[in-house]
Amino acid sequence: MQPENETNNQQAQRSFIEQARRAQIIEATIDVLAEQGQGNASFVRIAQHAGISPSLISYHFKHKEELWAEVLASIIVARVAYVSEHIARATTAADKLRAALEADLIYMGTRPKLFAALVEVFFSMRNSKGRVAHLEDNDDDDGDLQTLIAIFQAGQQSGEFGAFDPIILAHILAGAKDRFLAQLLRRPDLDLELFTQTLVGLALAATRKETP
Amino acid sequence: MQPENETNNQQAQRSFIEQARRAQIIEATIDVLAEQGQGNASFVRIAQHAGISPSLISYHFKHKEELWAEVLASIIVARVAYVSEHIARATTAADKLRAALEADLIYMGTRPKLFAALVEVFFSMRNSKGRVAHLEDNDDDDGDLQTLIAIFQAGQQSGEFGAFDPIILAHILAGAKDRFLAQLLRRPDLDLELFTQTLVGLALAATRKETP
Amino acid sequence: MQPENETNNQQAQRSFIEQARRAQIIEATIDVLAEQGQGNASFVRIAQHAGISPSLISYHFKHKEELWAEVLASIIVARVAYVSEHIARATTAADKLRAALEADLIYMGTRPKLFAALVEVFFSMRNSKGRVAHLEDNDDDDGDLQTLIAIFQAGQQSGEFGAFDPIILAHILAGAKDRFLAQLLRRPDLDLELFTQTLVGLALAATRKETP
Amino acid sequence: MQPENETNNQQAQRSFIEQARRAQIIEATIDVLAEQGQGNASFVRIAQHAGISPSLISYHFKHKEELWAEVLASIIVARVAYVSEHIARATTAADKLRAALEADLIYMGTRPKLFAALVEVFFSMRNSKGRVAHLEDNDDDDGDLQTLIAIFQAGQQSGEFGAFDPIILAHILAGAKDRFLAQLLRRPDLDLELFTQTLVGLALAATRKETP
DNA sequence: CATGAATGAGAATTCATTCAT
DNA sequence: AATGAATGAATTCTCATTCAT
Repeated sequence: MQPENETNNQQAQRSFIEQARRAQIIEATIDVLAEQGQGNASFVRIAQHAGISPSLISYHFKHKEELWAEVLASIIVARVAYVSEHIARATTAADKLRAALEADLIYMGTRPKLFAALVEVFFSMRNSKGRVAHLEDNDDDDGDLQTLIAIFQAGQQSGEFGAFDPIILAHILAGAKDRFLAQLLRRPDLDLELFTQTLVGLALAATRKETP
Repeated sequence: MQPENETNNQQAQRSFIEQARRAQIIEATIDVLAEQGQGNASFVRIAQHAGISPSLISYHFKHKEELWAEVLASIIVARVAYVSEHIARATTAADKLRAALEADLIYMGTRPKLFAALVEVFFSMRNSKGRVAHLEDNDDDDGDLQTLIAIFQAGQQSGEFGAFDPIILAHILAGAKDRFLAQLLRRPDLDLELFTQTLVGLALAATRKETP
Repeated sequence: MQPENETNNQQAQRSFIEQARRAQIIEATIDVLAEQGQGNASFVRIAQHAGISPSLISYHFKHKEELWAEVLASIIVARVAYVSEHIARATTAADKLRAALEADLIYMGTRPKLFAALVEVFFSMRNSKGRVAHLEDNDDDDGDLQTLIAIFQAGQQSGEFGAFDPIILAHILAGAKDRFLAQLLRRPDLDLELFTQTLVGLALAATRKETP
Repeated sequence: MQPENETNNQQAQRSFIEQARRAQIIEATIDVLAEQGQGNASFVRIAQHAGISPSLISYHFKHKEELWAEVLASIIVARVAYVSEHIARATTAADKLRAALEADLIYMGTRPKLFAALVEVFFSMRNSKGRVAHLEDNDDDDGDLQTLIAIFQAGQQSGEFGAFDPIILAHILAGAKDRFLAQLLRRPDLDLELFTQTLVGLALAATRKETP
């Protein structure tokens, strides 16, 4: 009776109307998460926001976890797509690095709902043992981190970047970025542009080849 | 009758046994938060972990919020105390900066339970509007951030540091630090020492007066 | 999703099955109130009596107060309707007075469950200050009293009744009536008919124009 | 360890301090009942009001029911004593009747706390089967009623009163009285004196020997 | 005599989820 | 495809009561 919700199914198997409903529900979930926090993001609340019945959510998503996993995925996919496109347009490693930071900050910084929802769902996706479910075994959780690491490694291999630990610098930049975005949610008056340029400057300085 | 739980009461009014119980409950709460996440940190779970009856928690803490506020406070107080002490021992601004970063990373990095619980409780202390209740109106939520900003400003006034935006750099460093600590929870193999030295190096470079 | 329980909604919006359930729950509540008292009228008890799950009560009634308000309303409405109809059939003020007393005593006196429940719920609908919540500011709480007062005033204006304080006499008659009904709960052997005629006689005597 | 609380014990067996404590607790209970209603009259609330520990209440009263029975008794005993004394001073049946009504209305009408508590405890004293516990098997509950009936019967036997059903008239008068007292709690502006004289007049008229 | 500590029972209410329609 | 009805599990919290001190 329920549609096949297995995540490994081809999406093409879903009917048009089902795809639309899922998207609608995901969007409503994001709104509720951003506005009311994960503690208040019950099916009833989400359904009210979407103007549908709560049982319809269960109908389209087998478990609550599935819904949240898809919310997470939908946000991350869009984020990564946006950033990737900008990176692809750049040629040098330094330009790619700048593009990665700028694109992400402008994308997420101007979509506070997305970032808020991301944070909310991230901190409530626990499996039965209490650990973050979706991200247990792989690094894909942080496309962000991986993207930066890839740029660093490429830049180092091509000789454009100097010597530094790519993983650690990636953590530093990604952490700085996310923390600022989080702060921006509560203090919209913070200067996103200035922060971006400062962070880019710092990143370029840290990756630059020492020229004695 | 329940004991007086007013937060503005002198703590001395609490009996020895009550203090011990409260401490025990707070510790059990931290464990459960770190191991099972805030979504699973019910009174029943916490009580089981502590080997007591759930109603005993209600007996000592008027509301769940009171318990969580005390958990948050107990962690933050210890963290700030540890870091402050190390900062106080340093003399120059650069040394203070190094001390702040090193002390915090070593303290929290070696106490993953504390950091995990901190994050968990932080994200579930929401008021009706979904914002963190306890910290609504002030910046004290992030003693961390304020500490760094103070060091920067002092260093700039004394002429030891160069020109940069203290707030933005503080965000960068604090963000990097917290992100790495969070990552460390899932990947205990990450190199805390290397990260610390890298971050310190980067911080010193960013604050150093340009000497052409 | 829970059904719309707003009291100002059109009742027609409720589905047939919902109306039936609400009625069933209200009836079960009346039974439990009458048999076990308000102190024992928990959702579990009521649900057991109705053969349903306790959460179904919460599903149909948002709060306990809503349930009790509807119990109260359902009893009062039926009581007033019955009495009003009988009053309307009478023409003179004296006949209306007789009708009011007789109708109410026969209606409530032969429905001890209703009267018992009425009393129970009445004494447990207290707001935070301990006063009956629903009826705080108006006199409508006692349709009973108002009905009598209206009859008295009409009779006095038309010159059919003599001079007396309508409010005080209304209190006397209503009080006598209710006290006897209450006593009847515990002593079903009391003579309802005799009491009714005695009270009517006394009422007529007290309202009659003195004819020296 | 606990004192003998058996109700059939001679009161003389209780130590002075115990008697004092019991009185203090009963008084506090009356206050809480009158001010907050029986639904809020928990041991904690009562103890707070009395400035003692809740467990002390359990220490002096074996069960909650015992406390409430004593509250009820203490109020009723005082009420009956006051009224009886006034009745005793009167000589004729008519005077006794007047004294009974006047004394009770003035005593209870000027002690709203007592009457409120009386009503509250009366409606929450249920035994396991839900019936009023203390009053199950006897008529002593209503000293009030019995007093009036006794006066009526004496007056009829002496030929001073006419023919009427003593029980029914007693119900009428007692009911009127109690209802007015109850109303007085919410509307202190009601005219107690006028009501008293009206009720007395009505009572005298109803008991008077018909003189054709 | 008095209390603080502790508990188990029970309270209303919310929640994700199922299922017949 | 969608929903209303229904439920059992789980939640925080209050309560009367016990007991060692």
